[in-house]
Amino acid sequence: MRRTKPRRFVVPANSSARSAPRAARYERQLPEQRRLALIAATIDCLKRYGHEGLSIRTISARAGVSVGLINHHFPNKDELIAAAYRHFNAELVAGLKAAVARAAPQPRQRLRAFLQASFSPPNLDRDVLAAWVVFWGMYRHSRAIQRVHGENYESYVELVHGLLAELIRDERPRGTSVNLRFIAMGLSALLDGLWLEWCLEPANVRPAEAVALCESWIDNLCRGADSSRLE
Amino acid sequence: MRRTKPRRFVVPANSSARSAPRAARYERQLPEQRRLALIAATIDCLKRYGHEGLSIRTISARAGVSVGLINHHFPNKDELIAAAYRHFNAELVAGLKAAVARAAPQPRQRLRAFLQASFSPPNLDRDVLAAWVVFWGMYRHSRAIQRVHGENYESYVELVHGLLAELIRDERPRGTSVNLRFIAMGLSALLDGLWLEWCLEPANVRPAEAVALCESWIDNLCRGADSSRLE
DNA sequence: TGCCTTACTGTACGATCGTTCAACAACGGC
DNA sequence: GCCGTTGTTGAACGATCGTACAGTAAGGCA
Repeated sequence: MRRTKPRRFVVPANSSARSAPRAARYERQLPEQRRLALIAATIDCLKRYGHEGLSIRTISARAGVSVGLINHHFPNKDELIAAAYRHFNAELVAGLKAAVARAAPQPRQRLRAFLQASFSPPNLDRDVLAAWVVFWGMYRHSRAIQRVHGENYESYVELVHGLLAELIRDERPRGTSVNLRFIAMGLSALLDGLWLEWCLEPANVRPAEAVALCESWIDNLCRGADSSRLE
Repeated sequence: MRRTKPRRFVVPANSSARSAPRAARYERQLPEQRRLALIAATIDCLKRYGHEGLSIRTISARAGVSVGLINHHFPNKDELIAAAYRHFNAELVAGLKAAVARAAPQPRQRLRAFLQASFSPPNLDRDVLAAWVVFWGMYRHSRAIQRVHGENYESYVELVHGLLAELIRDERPRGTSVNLRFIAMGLSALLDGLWLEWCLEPANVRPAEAVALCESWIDNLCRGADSSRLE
């Protein structure tokens, strides 16, 4: 709601302050740069303080700007958070894709690189995973978060699908078939679950063990031990 | 901080109101009953409105009591939420154990009952899972939540361990061995991950498929297809 | 019946929330 | 040097937060 009361009288700057050569009080930035800085500050606050760090004042303080600036670059707080979620998602997928691209060309090596990247810094960070959980917690009740989730989760699923398809084409015995959708669903679920468990109690899950668990699971399914019930 | 201003003059009830036979304005409850009702209201608000439903006013309104009553039964909001988390956890484990107890005595049937209970109401409810995610989101920064998590997660892990141990004793070929800790970790991770995926996008995961995925995974490991790398 | 304990109410407080907007000022173009 | 554009500030708003506590009244007991 708009303010209705008149503003108080504003005392003008005195002449001495006006005549002295003043240092610049702030630096103007291009809108795109400032937006990125605000998004970075949002993610940083989320990692540090969890859900309670997502206040306009906390974020603007961390970004080193005034409280009013956020609403100059974003229509409201939800849109800022959604933008932060988009950035967060995009960075994750980009990092994983880069790790895969650096790996040897064999499907197995590429998949291993993907798994190892998933279970090593910067992804395997309690702060990062805490941020994920906060985003998930908003998913149900925030249209903006839902929209971004839909946009970016696609690309993650595609990545997992592609890696598994390569592997199956390479290693699967001729004449047998698997249900790729199920395997991909299971792998991403296993990944998420292990992530989550490590986040809640890091002592329970060692990263190398998590990778081994995932690989073992894929091995079993690819060898076709029993995927009939999954068709 | 304590209030310093004096309270306003309180108008006494007029004589007609005092002399008329008044209906009881509220019903006194035993502390334990009231505590349970407040905990139930807290969980209900959490399911309905997510993190934003966890305000004293929202909870007390749903419980049908005044704002002040919560602090009469709980020292502060965090302790109420921790108590709700404890109740939530306990109900989950109790429900799962009851489902297992109702099943046929064969380890395989008992495990299947456990899985099916995990992926059917009341556990497989988007609201329930949304509540979990909110609790997880608080884990990092709330001592009370950490404490309760430690208390109750134990019993969940023990349940999974026990069911798997039965199954392995029954079905595992003689002379082979598996690492129970790994299998239990993987199973609970797979469960959590599938839960989470169903919560975020129910269309992607059908409950029966989730159960089948878990069973297939256990089958493979129990058959000892390859658990050497997990030792 | 009157009394006492205590579950309970409801207002007030101070803090903090997201948002608004008049004023300020940095900086490119002239 | 001046001007116009616009990125930026910061105080103030109204709402809402968790908590405190003076006061009310329900219900058991003598």
